[in-house]
Amino acid sequence: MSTPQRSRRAVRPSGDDRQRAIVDVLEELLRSRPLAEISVDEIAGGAEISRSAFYFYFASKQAVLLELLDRMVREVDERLAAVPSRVEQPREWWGACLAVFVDVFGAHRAVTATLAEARATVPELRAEWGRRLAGWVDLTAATIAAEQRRGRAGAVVDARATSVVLNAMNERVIAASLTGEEPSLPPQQLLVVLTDVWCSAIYGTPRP
Amino acid sequence: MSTPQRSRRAVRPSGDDRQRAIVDVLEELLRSRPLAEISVDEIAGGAEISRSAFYFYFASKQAVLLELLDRMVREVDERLAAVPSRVEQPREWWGACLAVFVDVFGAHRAVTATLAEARATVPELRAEWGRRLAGWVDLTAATIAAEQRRGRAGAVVDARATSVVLNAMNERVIAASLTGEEPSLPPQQLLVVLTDVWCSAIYGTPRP
DNA sequence: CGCTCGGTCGACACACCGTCGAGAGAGCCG
DNA sequence: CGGCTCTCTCGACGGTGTGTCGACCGAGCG
Repeated sequence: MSTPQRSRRAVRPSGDDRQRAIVDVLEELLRSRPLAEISVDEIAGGAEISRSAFYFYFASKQAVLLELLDRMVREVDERLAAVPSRVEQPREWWGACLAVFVDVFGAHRAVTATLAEARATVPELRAEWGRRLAGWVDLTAATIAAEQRRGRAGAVVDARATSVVLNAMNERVIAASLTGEEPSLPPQQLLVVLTDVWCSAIYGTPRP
Repeated sequence: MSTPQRSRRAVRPSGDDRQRAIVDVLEELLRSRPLAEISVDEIAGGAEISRSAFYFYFASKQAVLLELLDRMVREVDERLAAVPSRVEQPREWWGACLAVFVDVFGAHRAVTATLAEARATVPELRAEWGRRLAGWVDLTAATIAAEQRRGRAGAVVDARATSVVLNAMNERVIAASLTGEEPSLPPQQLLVVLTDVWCSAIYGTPRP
């Protein structure tokens, strides 16, 4: 809960490896069970250090999670930047962007799932995720607005509000699918359906 | 984690009140902080019994949550049944149904928020919620299919898949809005935007 | 040589959890 | 009325996990 200020900058050569090891071990452990069922003991054991040594690197296991989140988000942003900019086929373009989320979240399903669990208890996590999500929401809203100005998307809908809703939908749907919760979609169906809903919401007519 | 079989049926007069009190107290406490930060001590204290007395009624604080979830879900189902059946204005009808979710989840925002937190750690909760959600998903899918047969909705989209995605969206979006997370919609805007997205997805053309 | 300083460790105090066995009190039965 | 049962309550115990603290070790540097 407190501030995790000791590490990061102060860390020297071999310590850097340890820090990385801790983060890796946690992601590995999260593949098998939720954060609440993983003790600091186990993480430290996996990284081959003592429990108290763990606290030299991180203030808590939640702090490690923050690092894990950062890794994943950075990966998304990199791959998002690599999407060929603005093909003249909107559906393909949105699909390509959505594929990035499906792929990266899928590759880090442990982190994705833990996010929902820990968000409630870890303010820093909630804030950090909010910041990153806000970035994508802005991007989406800007693109929608551009499509509206171009006349391809109807001007009826509020670009920003729609963007918020669609991004939130992604998060939940992907997490549910990846963890195999009961009413959820098989991963291969995911991309198609998400693209359908996004395009409908953006280009479709909301008033039948 | 174990089976909560002792109470429910075995409980007699005054004990029933206590049980109710426990559930009420937890919902009240959840308004101020997440489940993980609430101890059994506090719940028991709030209900004016000792900690061990608590364990006579419930196997754990998670078990209480299950009761809380049940209450809320039942309320949704009741109000859903009261929605005037099938007006000939689809948008109004979907809006009325969505309003039920927004209202009831809003009235029990503590429970809604805790769901996401505890789902990861409490299998019973995940299962129970999944069952209830599946009910709504079925209902939605059936209605979409009916609209397709009637020719009002395009037959392009997979009714069931769309239904899963839309219902998942609701859950996340409403929770985010009610707990005031950073990128989220103000509650009063919620209903309109959700209705837009639902109607677009169901009646709109997903291929621009 | 001795000092600092990054890194490690064992031990401690604390909080919470779940359980157990020992009752208290109300109600029915003979 | 006296005893029995059955619901409900409590204090205490053992266990697990957490976060912190002070001592220590070894490498590099003046």
